[in-house]
Amino acid sequence: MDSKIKTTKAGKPPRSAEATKARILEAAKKEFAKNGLAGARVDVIAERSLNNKRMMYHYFESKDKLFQMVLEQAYVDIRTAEHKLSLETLEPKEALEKFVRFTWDYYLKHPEFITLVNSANLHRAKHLKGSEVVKMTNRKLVSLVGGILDRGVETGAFRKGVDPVQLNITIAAIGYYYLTNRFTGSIIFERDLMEKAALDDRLAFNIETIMRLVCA
Amino acid sequence: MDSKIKTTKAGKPPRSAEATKARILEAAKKEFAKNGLAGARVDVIAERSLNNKRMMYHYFESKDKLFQMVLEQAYVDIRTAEHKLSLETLEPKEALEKFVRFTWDYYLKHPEFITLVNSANLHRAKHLKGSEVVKMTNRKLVSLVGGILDRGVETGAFRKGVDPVQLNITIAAIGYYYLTNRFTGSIIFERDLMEKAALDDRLAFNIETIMRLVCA
DNA sequence: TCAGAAACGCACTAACCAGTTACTTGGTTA
DNA sequence: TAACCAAGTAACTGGTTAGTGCGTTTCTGA
Repeated sequence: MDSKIKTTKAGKPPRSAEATKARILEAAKKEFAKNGLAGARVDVIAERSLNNKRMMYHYFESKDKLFQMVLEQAYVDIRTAEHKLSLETLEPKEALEKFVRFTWDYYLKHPEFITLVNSANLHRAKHLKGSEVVKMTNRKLVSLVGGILDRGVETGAFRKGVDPVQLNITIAAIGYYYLTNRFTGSIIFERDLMEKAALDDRLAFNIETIMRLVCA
Repeated sequence: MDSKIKTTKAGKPPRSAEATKARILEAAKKEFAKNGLAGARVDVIAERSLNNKRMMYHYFESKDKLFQMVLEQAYVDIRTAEHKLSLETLEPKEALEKFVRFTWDYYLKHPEFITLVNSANLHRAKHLKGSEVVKMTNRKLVSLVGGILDRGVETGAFRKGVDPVQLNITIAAIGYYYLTNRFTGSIIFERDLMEKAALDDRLAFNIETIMRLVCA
Protein backbone atom coordinates (compact mmCIF):
# COMPACT_ATOMS: atom_id res chain seq x y z
CA MET A 1 0.00 0.00 0.00
CA ASP A 2 2.42 2.69 1.17
CA SER A 3 6.22 2.48 0.89
CA LYS A 4 8.39 -0.50 0.06
CA ILE A 5 11.00 -0.03 2.79
CA LYS A 6 11.50 -2.95 5.18
CA THR A 7 9.23 -2.14 8.07
CA THR A 8 6.62 -4.18 9.84
CA LYS A 9 3.70 -3.57 12.10
CA ALA A 10 4.75 -1.88 15.32
CA GLY A 11 6.69 -4.10 17.72
CA LYS A 12 6.78 -7.13 15.45
CA PRO A 13 10.15 -8.30 14.26
CA PRO A 14 10.62 -8.63 10.51
CA ARG A 15 9.87 -11.94 8.84
CA SER A 16 12.80 -14.29 9.17
CA ALA A 17 12.81 -18.04 9.52
CA GLU A 18 16.12 -18.06 11.41
CA ALA A 19 15.09 -15.39 13.87
CA THR A 20 11.74 -17.09 14.46
CA LYS A 21 13.37 -20.47 15.09
CA ALA A 22 15.84 -18.87 17.48
CA ARG A 23 13.08 -17.12 19.41
CA ILE A 24 11.10 -20.35 19.70
CA LEU A 25 14.19 -22.22 20.89
CA GLU A 26 14.94 -19.58 23.50
CA ALA A 27 11.38 -19.48 24.81
CA ALA A 28 11.26 -23.27 24.84
CA LYS A 29 14.50 -23.49 26.83
CA LYS A 30 13.03 -21.27 29.53
CA GLU A 31 9.71 -23.08 29.66
CA PHE A 32 11.23 -26.58 29.70
CA ALA A 33 13.76 -25.53 32.33
CA LYS A 34 11.09 -24.03 34.53
CA ASN A 35 8.45 -26.75 34.34
CA GLY A 36 10.10 -29.87 32.99
CA LEU A 37 9.05 -31.62 29.80
CA ALA A 38 5.60 -32.75 30.99
CA GLY A 39 4.92 -29.52 32.84
CA ALA A 40 5.89 -27.24 29.96
CA ARG A 41 3.05 -25.80 27.86
CA VAL A 42 3.44 -25.42 24.12
CA ASP A 43 1.00 -22.50 24.16
CA VAL A 44 3.24 -20.64 26.58
CA ILE A 45 6.28 -21.27 24.38
CA ALA A 46 4.41 -19.96 21.34
CA GLU A 47 3.22 -16.87 23.14
CA ARG A 48 6.60 -16.05 24.73
CA SER A 49 8.37 -16.37 21.38
CA LEU A 50 5.95 -13.81 19.93
CA ASN A 51 4.75 -16.51 17.63
CA ASN A 52 1.77 -18.52 16.72
CA LYS A 53 1.74 -22.12 17.86
CA ARG A 54 1.51 -23.25 14.25
CA MET A 55 5.00 -21.92 13.60
CA MET A 56 6.38 -24.08 16.38
CA TYR A 57 4.96 -27.16 14.71
CA HIS A 58 6.18 -25.95 11.34
CA TYR A 59 9.81 -25.72 12.41
CA PHE A 60 9.87 -28.41 15.07
CA GLU A 61 7.46 -31.25 14.35
CA SER A 62 6.44 -31.94 17.98
CA LYS A 63 6.95 -30.98 21.61
CA ASP A 64 9.42 -33.83 22.03
CA LYS A 65 11.45 -32.88 18.96
CA LEU A 66 11.56 -29.31 20.22
CA PHE A 67 12.84 -30.49 23.58
CA GLN A 68 15.47 -32.55 21.77
CA MET A 69 16.72 -29.48 19.92
CA VAL A 70 16.80 -27.38 23.09
CA LEU A 71 18.74 -30.08 24.92
CA GLU A 72 21.26 -30.58 22.14
CA GLN A 73 21.86 -26.84 21.94
CA ALA A 74 22.40 -26.69 25.70
CA TYR A 75 25.14 -29.32 25.49
CA VAL A 76 26.80 -27.62 22.53
CA ASP A 77 26.74 -24.31 24.42
CA ILE A 78 28.49 -25.57 27.55
CA ARG A 79 31.07 -27.57 25.63
CA THR A 80 31.79 -24.55 23.43
CA ALA A 81 32.30 -22.36 26.48
CA GLU A 82 34.65 -24.95 27.98
CA HIS A 83 36.67 -25.07 24.83
CA LYS A 84 37.20 -21.32 24.90
CA LEU A 85 39.05 -21.62 28.21
CA SER A 86 42.25 -22.75 26.40
CA LEU A 87 43.31 -24.86 29.35
CA GLU A 88 46.11 -26.50 27.34
CA THR A 89 48.18 -23.36 27.69
CA LEU A 90 48.11 -23.37 31.51
CA GLU A 91 50.07 -25.30 34.11
CA PRO A 92 48.27 -28.51 35.19
CA LYS A 93 47.25 -27.35 38.68
CA GLU A 94 46.21 -23.95 37.42
CA ALA A 95 44.29 -25.50 34.53
CA LEU A 96 42.42 -27.91 36.77
CA GLU A 97 41.45 -25.22 39.26
CA LYS A 98 40.27 -22.99 36.45
CA PHE A 99 38.16 -25.83 35.10
CA VAL A 100 36.53 -26.50 38.48
CA ARG A 101 35.85 -22.79 38.84
CA PHE A 102 34.43 -22.56 35.32
CA THR A 103 32.12 -25.53 35.81
CA TRP A 104 30.73 -23.99 38.98
CA ASP A 105 30.28 -20.55 37.42
CA TYR A 106 28.62 -21.98 34.34
CA TYR A 107 26.04 -23.92 36.36
CA LEU A 108 25.43 -20.84 38.46
CA LYS A 109 24.87 -18.60 35.44
CA HIS A 110 22.93 -21.19 33.46
CA PRO A 111 20.61 -22.98 35.90
CA GLU A 112 18.48 -24.04 32.96
CA PHE A 113 21.25 -26.38 31.84
CA ILE A 114 20.90 -28.38 35.03
CA THR A 115 17.13 -28.58 34.85
CA LEU A 116 17.18 -29.63 31.20
CA VAL A 117 19.63 -32.43 31.93
CA ASN A 118 17.44 -33.56 34.84
CA SER A 119 14.43 -33.68 32.54
CA ALA A 120 16.39 -35.61 29.95
CA ASN A 121 17.33 -38.21 32.57
CA LEU A 122 13.77 -38.50 33.84
CA HIS A 123 13.00 -39.66 30.30
CA ARG A 124 15.95 -42.03 30.30
CA ALA A 125 17.86 -39.79 27.88
CA LYS A 126 15.77 -40.90 24.91
CA HIS A 127 16.06 -37.40 23.46
CA LEU A 128 19.83 -37.71 23.33
CA LYS A 129 20.09 -41.20 21.88
CA GLY A 130 20.72 -40.29 18.28
CA SER A 131 22.76 -37.14 18.79
CA GLU A 132 26.23 -37.56 17.28
CA VAL A 133 27.09 -33.93 17.92
CA VAL A 134 26.64 -34.41 21.66
CA LYS A 135 28.86 -37.47 21.72
CA MET A 136 31.54 -35.72 19.73
CA THR A 137 31.66 -32.57 21.84
CA ASN A 138 31.82 -34.64 25.02
CA ARG A 139 34.66 -36.73 23.67
CA LYS A 140 36.63 -33.52 23.45
CA LEU A 141 35.82 -32.72 27.06
CA VAL A 142 37.13 -36.04 28.36
CA SER A 143 40.35 -35.71 26.40
CA LEU A 144 40.71 -32.14 27.65
CA VAL A 145 40.63 -33.17 31.30
CA GLY A 146 42.61 -36.32 30.48
CA GLY A 147 45.28 -34.13 28.92
CA ILE A 148 45.59 -31.91 31.99
CA LEU A 149 45.83 -35.02 34.14
CA ASP A 150 48.59 -36.56 32.00
CA ARG A 151 50.61 -33.36 31.98
CA GLY A 152 50.26 -33.12 35.75
CA VAL A 153 51.53 -36.67 36.24
CA GLU A 154 54.54 -35.85 34.04
CA THR A 155 55.48 -32.77 36.03
CA GLY A 156 54.92 -34.64 39.28
CA ALA A 157 52.07 -32.38 40.35
CA PHE A 158 49.43 -35.12 40.16
CA ARG A 159 49.43 -38.72 41.24
CA LYS A 160 49.10 -41.55 38.72
CA GLY A 161 46.03 -43.67 38.03
CA VAL A 162 43.17 -41.17 38.27
CA ASP A 163 40.47 -42.02 35.72
CA PRO A 164 39.67 -38.87 33.70
CA VAL A 165 36.01 -39.87 33.31
CA GLN A 166 35.57 -40.34 37.07
CA LEU A 167 37.30 -37.02 37.66
CA ASN A 168 35.05 -35.31 35.14
CA ILE A 169 31.96 -36.76 36.77
CA THR A 170 33.18 -35.72 40.22
CA ILE A 171 33.92 -32.14 39.20
CA ALA A 172 30.46 -31.83 37.71
CA ALA A 173 28.81 -33.63 40.65
CA ILE A 174 30.04 -31.43 43.49
CA GLY A 175 28.75 -28.30 41.77
CA TYR A 176 25.66 -29.72 40.09
CA TYR A 177 24.25 -31.43 43.17
CA TYR A 178 24.61 -28.36 45.35
CA LEU A 179 22.80 -26.19 42.82
CA THR A 180 20.09 -28.54 41.56
CA ASN A 181 19.13 -29.30 45.15
CA ARG A 182 19.45 -25.74 46.39
CA PHE A 183 15.76 -25.55 47.36
CA THR A 184 15.46 -28.75 49.36
CA GLY A 185 19.02 -28.21 50.60
CA SER A 186 18.25 -24.78 52.00
CA ILE A 187 15.36 -26.25 53.98
CA ILE A 188 17.13 -29.40 55.14
CA PHE A 189 20.32 -27.70 56.27
CA GLU A 190 18.43 -24.66 57.54
CA ARG A 191 20.71 -22.16 55.84
CA ASP A 192 20.35 -20.20 52.60
CA LEU A 193 22.61 -22.09 50.20
CA MET A 194 22.34 -19.32 47.61
CA GLU A 195 23.73 -16.50 49.73
CA LYS A 196 26.89 -14.94 48.30
CA ALA A 197 29.04 -16.15 51.22
CA ALA A 198 27.63 -19.66 51.00
CA LEU A 199 28.35 -19.84 47.28
CA ASP A 200 31.93 -18.65 47.77
CA ASP A 201 32.43 -21.20 50.54
CA ARG A 202 31.15 -23.98 48.36
CA LEU A 203 33.42 -23.10 45.44
CA ALA A 204 36.44 -23.03 47.75
CA PHE A 205 35.42 -26.38 49.23
CA ASN A 206 35.03 -27.89 45.76
CA ILE A 207 38.46 -26.73 44.64
CA GLU A 208 39.94 -28.23 47.81
CA THR A 209 38.10 -31.51 47.20
CA ILE A 210 39.44 -31.87 43.66
CA MET A 211 42.98 -30.78 44.48
CA ARG A 212 43.25 -33.24 47.34
CA LEU A 213 41.87 -35.93 45.06
CA VAL A 214 44.45 -35.59 42.29
CA CYS A 215 47.54 -33.98 43.80
CA ALA A 216 50.51 -36.21 44.51
CA MET B 1 -25.92 -62.68 53.36
CA ASP B 2 -23.80 -65.71 54.22
CA SER B 3 -21.28 -65.90 57.07
CA LYS B 4 -19.90 -63.16 59.28
CA ILE B 5 -16.24 -64.21 59.22
CA LYS B 6 -13.77 -61.59 57.92
CA THR B 7 -13.49 -62.41 54.25
CA THR B 8 -13.81 -60.25 51.19
CA LYS B 9 -14.35 -60.70 47.49
CA ALA B 10 -11.56 -62.72 45.89
CA GLY B 11 -8.25 -60.90 45.56
CA LYS B 12 -9.36 -57.79 47.37
CA PRO B 13 -7.60 -56.97 50.60
CA PRO B 14 -9.80 -56.51 53.66
CA ARG B 15 -11.13 -53.05 54.46
CA SER B 16 -8.56 -51.04 56.31
CA ALA B 17 -7.91 -47.34 56.15
CA GLU B 18 -4.24 -47.78 57.05
CA ALA B 19 -3.61 -50.47 54.47
CA THR B 20 -5.40 -48.48 51.78
CA LYS B 21 -3.43 -45.33 52.55
CA ALA B 22 -0.20 -47.31 52.50
CA ARG B 23 -1.03 -48.86 49.13
CA ILE B 24 -1.87 -45.48 47.64
CA LEU B 25 1.36 -44.01 49.00
CA GLU B 26 3.41 -46.86 47.55
CA ALA B 27 1.79 -46.63 44.13
CA ALA B 28 2.14 -42.85 44.17
CA LYS B 29 5.84 -43.09 45.00
CA LYS B 30 6.44 -45.27 41.96
CA GLU B 31 4.37 -43.13 39.63
CA PHE B 32 5.86 -39.81 40.79
CA ALA B 33 9.36 -41.25 40.64
CA LYS B 34 8.85 -42.56 37.14
CA ASN B 35 7.15 -39.56 35.56
CA GLY B 36 7.71 -36.58 37.80
CA LEU B 37 4.96 -34.56 39.42
CA ALA B 38 3.45 -33.13 36.22
CA GLY B 39 3.90 -36.35 34.28
CA ALA B 40 2.34 -38.59 36.93
CA ARG B 41 -1.28 -39.62 36.39
CA VAL B 42 -3.66 -39.89 39.32
CA ASP B 43 -5.69 -42.53 37.49
CA VAL B 44 -2.61 -44.72 37.25
CA ILE B 45 -1.93 -44.31 40.96
CA ALA B 46 -5.52 -45.24 41.80
CA GLU B 47 -5.44 -48.29 39.57
CA ARG B 48 -2.03 -49.53 40.76
CA SER B 49 -3.05 -49.22 44.39
CA LEU B 50 -6.05 -51.46 43.69
CA ASN B 51 -8.21 -48.53 44.59
CA ASN B 52 -10.73 -46.18 43.27
CA LYS B 53 -9.55 -42.67 42.52
CA ARG B 54 -12.15 -41.39 44.95
CA MET B 55 -10.25 -42.98 47.82
CA MET B 56 -7.13 -41.12 46.88
CA TYR B 57 -8.95 -37.82 47.17
CA HIS B 58 -10.57 -38.97 50.39
CA TYR B 59 -7.29 -39.63 52.16
CA PHE B 60 -5.09 -37.11 50.37
CA GLU B 61 -6.97 -34.00 49.32
CA SER B 62 -5.08 -33.39 46.05
CA LYS B 63 -2.30 -34.57 43.77
CA ASP B 64 0.06 -32.03 45.32
CA LYS B 65 -0.76 -33.05 48.89
CA LEU B 66 -0.20 -36.67 47.93
CA PHE B 67 3.18 -35.79 46.47
CA GLN B 68 4.01 -33.96 49.68
CA MET B 69 3.25 -37.06 51.75
CA VAL B 70 5.29 -39.29 49.45
CA LEU B 71 8.24 -36.92 49.60
CA GLU B 72 8.15 -36.57 53.36
CA GLN B 73 8.01 -40.35 53.76
CA ALA B 74 10.99 -40.74 51.45
CA TYR B 75 13.08 -38.44 53.63
CA VAL B 76 11.99 -40.17 56.82
CA ASP B 77 12.89 -43.54 55.28
CA ILE B 78 16.45 -42.64 54.32
CA ARG B 79 17.17 -40.86 57.57
CA THR B 80 15.80 -43.84 59.53
CA ALA B 81 18.04 -46.22 57.59
CA GLU B 82 21.04 -43.99 58.27
CA HIS B 83 20.30 -43.94 61.94
CA LYS B 84 20.29 -47.72 62.09
CA LEU B 85 23.93 -47.81 61.03
CA SER B 86 25.06 -46.97 64.60
CA LEU B 87 28.10 -45.13 63.31
CA GLU B 88 28.86 -43.73 66.77
CA THR B 89 30.21 -47.10 67.83
CA LEU B 90 32.82 -47.28 65.05
CA GLU B 91 36.25 -45.71 64.65
CA PRO B 92 36.10 -42.38 62.77
CA LYS B 93 37.66 -43.57 59.50
CA GLU B 94 35.66 -46.76 59.52
CA ALA B 95 32.47 -44.86 60.32
CA LEU B 96 32.99 -42.37 57.52
CA GLU B 97 33.74 -45.03 54.94
CA LYS B 98 30.69 -46.99 56.04
CA PHE B 99 28.59 -43.86 55.66
CA VAL B 100 29.84 -43.17 52.12
CA ARG B 101 29.20 -46.78 51.22
CA PHE B 102 25.73 -46.69 52.76
CA THR B 103 24.76 -43.49 50.92
CA TRP B 104 25.80 -45.02 47.60
CA ASP B 105 24.01 -48.30 48.25
CA TYR B 106 20.87 -46.54 49.36
CA TYR B 107 20.66 -44.42 46.21
CA LEU B 108 21.33 -47.51 44.15
CA LYS B 109 18.58 -49.52 45.83
CA HIS B 110 16.13 -46.63 46.01
CA PRO B 111 16.42 -44.72 42.74
CA GLU B 112 12.97 -43.27 43.40
CA PHE B 113 14.40 -41.21 46.24
CA ILE B 114 16.61 -39.34 43.79
CA THR B 115 13.84 -38.71 41.30
CA LEU B 116 11.45 -37.50 43.99
CA VAL B 117 14.01 -35.03 45.30
CA ASN B 118 14.60 -33.80 41.75
CA SER B 119 10.89 -33.24 41.30
CA ALA B 120 10.70 -31.41 44.61
CA ASN B 121 13.47 -29.07 43.51
CA LEU B 122 11.86 -28.44 40.13
CA HIS B 123 9.00 -27.04 42.17
CA ARG B 124 11.36 -25.02 44.34
CA ALA B 125 10.76 -27.34 47.30
CA LYS B 126 7.35 -25.85 48.02
CA HIS B 127 6.14 -29.30 49.09
CA LEU B 128 8.76 -29.41 51.83
CA LYS B 129 8.30 -25.88 53.20
CA GLY B 130 6.15 -26.70 56.20
CA SER B 131 7.60 -30.08 57.11
CA GLU B 132 9.04 -29.98 60.63
CA VAL B 133 9.71 -33.71 60.62
CA VAL B 134 12.04 -33.37 57.65
CA LYS B 135 13.99 -30.57 59.30
CA MET B 136 14.33 -32.54 62.49
CA THR B 137 15.52 -35.79 60.96
CA ASN B 138 18.07 -33.91 58.87
CA ARG B 139 19.40 -32.07 61.89
CA LYS B 140 20.26 -35.48 63.31
CA LEU B 141 22.10 -36.38 60.11
CA VAL B 142 24.32 -33.29 60.25
CA SER B 143 25.20 -33.87 63.87
CA LEU B 144 25.91 -37.53 63.08
CA VAL B 145 28.51 -36.67 60.46
CA GLY B 146 29.70 -33.75 62.55
CA GLY B 147 30.26 -36.15 65.45
CA ILE B 148 32.36 -38.53 63.36
CA LEU B 149 34.37 -35.59 62.11
CA ASP B 150 35.02 -34.28 65.64
CA ARG B 151 36.07 -37.66 66.94
CA GLY B 152 38.41 -38.04 63.98
CA VAL B 153 40.05 -34.70 64.67
CA GLU B 154 40.57 -35.75 68.31
CA THR B 155 42.26 -39.03 67.38
CA GLY B 156 44.35 -37.27 64.77
CA ALA B 157 42.82 -39.22 61.91
CA PHE B 158 41.13 -36.20 60.32
CA ARG B 159 42.29 -32.66 59.72
CA LYS B 160 40.63 -29.69 61.41
CA GLY B 161 38.24 -27.20 59.86
CA VAL B 162 36.10 -29.37 57.60
CA ASP B 163 32.49 -28.10 57.57
CA PRO B 164 30.15 -31.04 58.33
CA VAL B 165 27.41 -29.60 56.09
CA GLN B 166 29.76 -29.24 53.12
CA LEU B 167 31.03 -32.77 53.75
CA ASN B 168 27.48 -34.10 53.91
CA ILE B 169 26.61 -32.38 50.64
CA THR B 170 29.74 -33.71 48.98
CA ILE B 171 29.15 -37.30 50.06
CA ALA B 172 25.64 -37.14 48.70
CA ALA B 173 26.72 -35.30 45.53
CA ILE B 174 29.30 -37.77 44.24
CA GLY B 175 26.84 -40.65 44.43
CA TYR B 176 23.65 -38.80 43.54
CA TYR B 177 24.98 -37.08 40.43
CA TYR B 178 26.41 -40.27 38.98
CA LEU B 179 23.12 -42.10 39.43
CA THR B 180 20.60 -39.39 38.55
CA ASN B 181 22.50 -38.70 35.34
CA ARG B 182 23.18 -42.32 34.52
CA PHE B 183 21.23 -42.14 31.25
CA THR B 184 22.78 -39.02 29.73
CA GLY B 185 26.10 -40.03 31.32
CA SER B 186 26.15 -43.41 29.63
CA ILE B 187 25.64 -41.71 26.25
CA ILE B 188 28.06 -38.84 26.81
CA PHE B 189 30.90 -40.95 28.15
CA GLU B 190 30.11 -43.81 25.78
CA ARG B 191 30.24 -46.46 28.47
CA ASP B 192 27.53 -48.22 30.45
CA LEU B 193 27.66 -46.51 33.83
CA MET B 194 25.35 -49.10 35.36
CA GLU B 195 27.50 -52.16 34.68
CA LYS B 196 28.55 -53.99 37.83
CA ALA B 197 32.23 -53.18 37.31
CA ALA B 198 31.48 -49.51 36.63
CA LEU B 199 29.42 -49.24 39.82
CA ASP B 200 32.17 -50.86 41.90
CA ASP B 201 34.73 -48.51 40.38
CA ARG B 202 32.62 -45.53 41.19
CA LEU B 203 32.11 -46.51 44.82
CA ALA B 204 35.85 -47.03 45.27
CA PHE B 205 36.53 -43.66 43.66
CA ASN B 206 34.02 -41.96 45.94
CA ILE B 207 35.54 -43.46 49.08
CA GLU B 208 38.96 -42.29 47.91
CA THR B 209 37.61 -38.80 47.23
CA ILE B 210 36.13 -38.43 50.70
CA MET B 211 39.08 -39.96 52.53
CA ARG B 212 41.55 -37.67 50.80
CA LEU B 213 39.29 -34.74 51.59
CA VAL B 214 39.14 -35.24 55.35
CA CYS B 215 42.20 -37.26 56.35
CA ALA B 216 45.05 -35.41 58.02
C1' DT C 1 -30.19 -55.48 65.83
C1' DC C 2 -29.99 -51.34 64.18
C1' DA C 3 -28.15 -46.74 63.54
C1' DG C 4 -24.45 -44.21 62.39
C1' DA C 5 -19.88 -43.83 60.70
C1' DA C 6 -16.38 -44.93 57.81
C1' DA C 7 -14.68 -47.41 53.65
C1' DC C 8 -15.62 -47.81 49.01
C1' DG C 9 -17.04 -47.19 43.95
C1' DC C 10 -19.42 -45.58 39.57
C1' DA C 11 -20.03 -42.27 36.44
C1' DC C 12 -19.59 -37.68 35.46
C1' DT C 13 -17.57 -32.79 34.30
C1' DA C 14 -15.19 -28.78 33.24
C1' DA C 15 -10.95 -27.39 32.02
C1' DC C 16 -6.97 -28.29 29.57
C1' DC C 17 -3.73 -29.32 26.03
C1' DA C 18 -0.99 -31.20 21.99
C1' DG C 19 -1.63 -31.01 17.54
C1' DT C 20 -4.44 -29.54 12.95
C1' DT C 21 -7.31 -27.39 9.31
C1' DA C 22 -7.89 -23.94 6.35
C1' DC C 23 -6.70 -19.71 5.58
C1' DT C 24 -4.09 -14.70 4.80
C1' DT C 25 0.08 -11.91 4.28
C1' DG C 26 4.31 -10.54 2.33
C1' DG C 27 8.72 -11.05 -0.19
C1' DT C 28 11.23 -12.74 -4.25
C1' DT C 29 12.03 -13.62 -8.91
C1' DA C 30 11.10 -14.75 -13.79
C1' DT D 1 3.66 -7.55 -12.54
C1' DA D 2 2.07 -11.72 -11.68
C1' DA D 3 2.83 -16.05 -9.92
C1' DC D 4 4.73 -18.69 -6.47
C1' DC D 5 6.09 -20.00 -2.05
C1' DA D 6 7.47 -19.27 2.56
C1' DA D 7 6.01 -16.90 6.75
C1' DG D 8 2.38 -16.21 9.62
C1' DT D 9 -2.51 -16.58 11.92
C1' DA D 10 -7.13 -17.77 14.12
C1' DA D 11 -10.19 -20.98 15.38
C1' DC D 12 -10.94 -25.60 16.19
C1' DT D 13 -10.72 -30.75 17.75
C1' DG D 14 -10.52 -34.95 20.09
C1' DG D 15 -8.56 -37.06 23.60
C1' DT D 16 -6.99 -36.48 28.32
C1' DT D 17 -6.97 -35.21 33.19
C1' DA D 18 -7.61 -33.58 37.98
C1' DG D 19 -11.18 -33.47 40.73
C1' DT D 20 -16.64 -34.55 42.44
C1' DG D 21 -21.50 -35.81 43.37
C1' DC D 22 -23.86 -39.13 45.16
C1' DG D 23 -25.05 -43.66 46.11
C1' DT D 24 -23.56 -48.49 48.18
C1' DT D 25 -21.22 -51.70 51.30
C1' DT D 26 -19.09 -53.00 55.56
C1' DC D 27 -17.87 -52.43 60.37
C1' DT D 28 -18.73 -51.05 65.27
C1' DG D 29 -20.90 -50.33 69.49
C1' DA D 30 -24.88 -49.26 72.23
